[in-house]
Amino acid sequence: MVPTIKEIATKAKVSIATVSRALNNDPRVAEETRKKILDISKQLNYSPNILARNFVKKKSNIIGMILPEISDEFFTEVIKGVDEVTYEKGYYTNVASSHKYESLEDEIITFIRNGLFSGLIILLSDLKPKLEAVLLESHIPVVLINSNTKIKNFDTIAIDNYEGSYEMTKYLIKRKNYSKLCHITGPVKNDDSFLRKKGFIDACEEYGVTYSIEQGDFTKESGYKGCKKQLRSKNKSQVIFAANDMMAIGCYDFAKESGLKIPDDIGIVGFDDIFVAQYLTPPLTTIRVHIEEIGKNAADILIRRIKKEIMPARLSIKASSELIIRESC
Amino acid sequence: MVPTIKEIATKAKVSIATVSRALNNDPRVAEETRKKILDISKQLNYSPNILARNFVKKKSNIIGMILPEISDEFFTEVIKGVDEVTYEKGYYTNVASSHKYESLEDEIITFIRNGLFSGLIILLSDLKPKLEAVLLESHIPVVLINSNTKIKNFDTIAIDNYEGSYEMTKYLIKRKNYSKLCHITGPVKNDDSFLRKKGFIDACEEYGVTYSIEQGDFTKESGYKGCKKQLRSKNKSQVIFAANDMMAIGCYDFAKESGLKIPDDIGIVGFDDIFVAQYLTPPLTTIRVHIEEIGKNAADILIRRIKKEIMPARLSIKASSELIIRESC
DNA sequence: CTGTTAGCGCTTTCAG
DNA sequence: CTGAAAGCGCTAACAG
Repeated sequence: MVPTIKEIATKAKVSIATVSRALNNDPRVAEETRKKILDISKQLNYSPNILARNFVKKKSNIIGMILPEISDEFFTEVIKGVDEVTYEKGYYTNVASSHKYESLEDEIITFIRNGLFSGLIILLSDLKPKLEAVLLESHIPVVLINSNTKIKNFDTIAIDNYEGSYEMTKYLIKRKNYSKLCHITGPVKNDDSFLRKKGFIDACEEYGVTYSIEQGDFTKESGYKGCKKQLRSKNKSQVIFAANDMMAIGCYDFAKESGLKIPDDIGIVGFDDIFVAQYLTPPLTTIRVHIEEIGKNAADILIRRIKKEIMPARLSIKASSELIIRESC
Repeated sequence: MVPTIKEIATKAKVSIATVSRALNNDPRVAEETRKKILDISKQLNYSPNILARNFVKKKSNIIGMILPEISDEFFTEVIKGVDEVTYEKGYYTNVASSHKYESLEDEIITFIRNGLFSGLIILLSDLKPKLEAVLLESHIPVVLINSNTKIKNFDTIAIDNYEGSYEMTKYLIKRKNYSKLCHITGPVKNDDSFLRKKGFIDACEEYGVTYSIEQGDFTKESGYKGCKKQLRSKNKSQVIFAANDMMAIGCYDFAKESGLKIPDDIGIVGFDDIFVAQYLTPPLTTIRVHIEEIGKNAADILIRRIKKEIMPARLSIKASSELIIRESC
């Protein structure tokens, strides 16, 4: 039989209220009483019934985390970061992918209505008005992992997309002396894509070089296609900056297939620094994002919101990125 | 104000018990009454308070998943598999890494005592007696993702280690005509390592070839060292079978460094088929394990245990593996 | 088929 | 500082 505060109360000859107070570090309990209660509960090997506590407090110690359907190493890292801080602070981390059979909005509605989560961390490629409305209505703390600077109503943790992309482009132009560059973008309606593209374009225009844009969607295949299209056009670029490493891999595939040497015939760079990047031949020059930071920050902010700590109305944090120079350009 | 069954009861002019029954599909409710209740609850936009329900039922709809501290793509896949089936069945998936500051046993004890989880999926490299005792004592359903065939008290989902390793070794000997092979093992006290090693040895002995063993620990560095040691010994092998791809990468590193051509000077194969395997130069021959199956099976079995469905006392399922032939041997 | 009632374990007024 | 008591929303006997 699992011990309850009632038993402790009996043994300690006090009321359950006092036990509850002692256990919750309520200051208005005599030191002596507290000590006795703590002793007994230790002796009884007591641990509070979280289910009961959550119920009466009308809130859980569980944080929900909603990931996009696709899985990749990015998410493991984020989860790890989140888990590390939640665990430390006595919260649990619940993960769910957005599932194919439901729209993200519906799924999140289900989540919220269930009342199981006291806060939500959502990885989002873009925030649609409907979802925003749902979230706002819910009145539970939400942290978004997303890079759109226009988000006004939520705390956001973002990747340093623009800066990273700008840095990379500048590096290609100033250090590597490329004057004809091409950028293969991520999907339309994706805030990361948008900013990476913008960083690229701004740098190109600032330094007055020729550039072109191919539309991609973050998949390897789209990288392959973009590369193909670009290299067969009459205005061939000297270097391709893919908006993520996966598309850069697609470019490698095409280059290899057409007997083009990297970086001599064509330079290729990416963004993300996924694990495989360093093992490509040649190793890929790319931008590394400090992912675990993202998870940690998200969890930290969320928990502080849950605890209603005093803090600015809306936080917007950027995880730093770093140029990783290897041999692909 | 969030509606409760009480409100529904008032509006429907029935008791809360009837509402509860109707909502829980209890057959002893008149069709007409049920319809009325369902209508009203829809109209009120009612959704049950999970916290209350869990509390009164003394069990949650949450499954805990405990992962090793290290993170890699394996886990994302497993999580995905688990989440897919739990979500479908109305359960939530809680993930936690084993945290550095606590022993795995203590952490699991905390988890269990909290009473938040109605079942546990644990990824384990080996099952220590202390942990086994803790788990047994808890009386909550547990599914282990581990390959030790000697585990008697829990359902287990395993990787097809022995068979995969045996297959690979046989392939090296019979198809590739290697007669001097080397195996770099994973860590001692790791059930996967043990079985992979055993599969290798058994095949070598069965076909009467010369073989040697180097001790590794699944890290890239240990693969590098093992390869170095092996290739500098007087009894050089013709091919190295690393117990995982990461160590195979270490071997590649050493081979490249010493100017050895793969596969002409030395063959190298791995186990796991991690994403990068296909992008190594040359692409790595390895064993692919169907990871998502593992997660799905684990969740499926666990939920059936939670629901106390009738099923065999102890299930032991193996995820299948598959030889992926590329160009590294 | 439906209603009444007890109670889950805990927190939190309200009194004292 | 401590106790009594109410009540969170729901389920599950039990009675009818």
